[in-house]
Amino acid sequence: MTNTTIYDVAGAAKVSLATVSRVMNNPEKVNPETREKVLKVIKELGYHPNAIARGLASRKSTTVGVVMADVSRAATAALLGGITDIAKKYDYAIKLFTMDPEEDIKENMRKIVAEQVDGILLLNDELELDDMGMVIDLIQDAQIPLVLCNTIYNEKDVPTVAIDYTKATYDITKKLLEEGKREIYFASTYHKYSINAFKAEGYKNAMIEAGHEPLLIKTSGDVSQNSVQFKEFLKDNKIEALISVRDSIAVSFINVATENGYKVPDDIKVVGLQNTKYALLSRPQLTCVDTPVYDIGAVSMRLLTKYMTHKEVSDDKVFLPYRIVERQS
Amino acid sequence: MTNTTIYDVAGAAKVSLATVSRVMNNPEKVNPETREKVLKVIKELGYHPNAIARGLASRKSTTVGVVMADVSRAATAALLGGITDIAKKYDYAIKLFTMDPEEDIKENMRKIVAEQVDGILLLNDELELDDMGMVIDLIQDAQIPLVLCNTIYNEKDVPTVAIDYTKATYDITKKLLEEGKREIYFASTYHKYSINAFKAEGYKNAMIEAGHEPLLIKTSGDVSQNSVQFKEFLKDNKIEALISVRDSIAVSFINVATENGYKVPDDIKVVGLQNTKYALLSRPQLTCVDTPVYDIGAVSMRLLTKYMTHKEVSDDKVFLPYRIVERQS
DNA sequence: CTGAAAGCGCTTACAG
DNA sequence: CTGAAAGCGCTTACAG
Repeated sequence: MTNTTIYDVAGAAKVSLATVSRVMNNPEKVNPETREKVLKVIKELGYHPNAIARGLASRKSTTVGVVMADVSRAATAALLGGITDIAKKYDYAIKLFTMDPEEDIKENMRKIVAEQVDGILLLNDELELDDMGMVIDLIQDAQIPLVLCNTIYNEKDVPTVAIDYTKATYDITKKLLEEGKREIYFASTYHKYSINAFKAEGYKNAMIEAGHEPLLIKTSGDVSQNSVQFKEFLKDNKIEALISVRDSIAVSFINVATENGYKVPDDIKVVGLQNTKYALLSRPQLTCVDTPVYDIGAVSMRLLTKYMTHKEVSDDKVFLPYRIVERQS
Repeated sequence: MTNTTIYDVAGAAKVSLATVSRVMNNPEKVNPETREKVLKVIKELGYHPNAIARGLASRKSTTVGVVMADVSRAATAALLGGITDIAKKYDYAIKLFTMDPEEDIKENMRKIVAEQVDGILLLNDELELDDMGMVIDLIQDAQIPLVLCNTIYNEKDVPTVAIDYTKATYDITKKLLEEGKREIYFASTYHKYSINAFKAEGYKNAMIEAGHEPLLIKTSGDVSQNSVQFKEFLKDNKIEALISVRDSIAVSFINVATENGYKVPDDIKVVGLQNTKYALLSRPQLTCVDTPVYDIGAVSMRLLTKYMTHKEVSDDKVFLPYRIVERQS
């Protein structure tokens, strides 16, 4: 029972292995009676074709590679939720690859290419621009279908599924400006994410358009670190609103502000750019731009299946809608 | 450049493909000069062996299957962090498999087995006991090394890496009892997780030992649902402490209690059993039993590599230490 | 230490 | 509609 092969099935069904293979891959080319007979044996023996052998012979692994910087971030996990759901639906397996910043990116990508995946979903938005370019080149040179998932790279023409983060952040900044706020700060992370650069751009555009100087803070994702920083920051600066790339950073700021005598939202309005569970558990609850991360994962995987099966694609850049969720902050 | 094969390398290095193969797999069996020559060509051509062909020929895929219920939960993501880090170190690729409750578990497992992974890490703690038994049987019948990762199943002898959740919860309950609390509730989820049953057991043991009736609440992980429930609950019940299987549920309870005039921790003490970022962002900050999820992932992967390479294993059940993190709740 | 050859378990033209 | 045979890109005894 450990290893039922196609030969076992062929023998038991008294047909050739070619016929068994056809029953599995091109059933319409097989006489219905023969087909039923073979299917019955397949079921009886609990036969499943060896995916590796099939992969070698057909040169299709029905596996997609998901390349990311860090699995453990909540946003990544949500993306993976959408990706795996759709992958399963289309019968693709998922191989996970991480890219550590210390390692040789080129070597790592070559290894990934050697894994013979049918397509790649690139979630890594922590790469420098030229590294990103190199990674994309390597994948495209190997002729592997590629979709950028929640990652934006404008230097090349690459299929992409994301949010128009620039516009989303522009909108929310504009809204705060219209409410009369002036000292609006934008909190980003020390660590570079390509997406955050686009968010910052939208913020800057709105501020400059309104004739104000953009006010940027960089901070850590670590709560104990950023709370110390925020405390210092509040001593020295006038601030009427804060927009944060991450909800958890926004919540940390709310806590520090409240503890230092500020009222949120009366003294300082605070907005997050994700809409995670943190937003609901914060007090006051966090107003957010909602970014549908699960959907980004699902749509990008669906787009990739189209490329892998050489289907016609009408639009290779998909920007999903977002909305503002008004809460109490 | 799309496809450099072992033949290309052999041709360029003027040796047979067997020698190239040996250079990659048993370099000590090759004359140093020949080896250098081949290695040089390999580098020049950017050759990486086709992982699929290698897998078929060697019957080792150097891939491990990670079987889980839901990728998007924070705890799962943290486990995956530990798993991928160690997998990378030992040069294993990761294939991700999810098990939806609606689908045929047996069929699904057969498919996973057909994927020819060298080992399986089972993270799914949402299965009923007998389904779990069947899954384990299928994997073991196929002779695939298996480690349960943050999942506990005592009906069979299976290698396991986890926390002794029963003891951890027993300890924290005892501590609350020693502080004079009597009406200590235990909040679990409607949804079944094998691990939560062990946590509940530890709680019950401590309560019964102290001569108190165990007080259990089941709730939803959804914030808007559990807050409604908690509000009702507080109207009708006397409560001095709450222990929650999930931090986010504990934080939600703190919010509802505070909004309804209770003081945490003076009126009601609250404890979480995970120690996630939620605990730090809550006000008051949440006291927790800290469960080192990343480490569980890492250690289970390391244990699995031992089984896959037929190394001696001194202990096939590893229960990692936990500690109590005192905060303000 | 090295090469020729068989084989891993499939798929896929090619005949018939 | 079905079977015999080549081939996918490797590994691994087996000779030498």
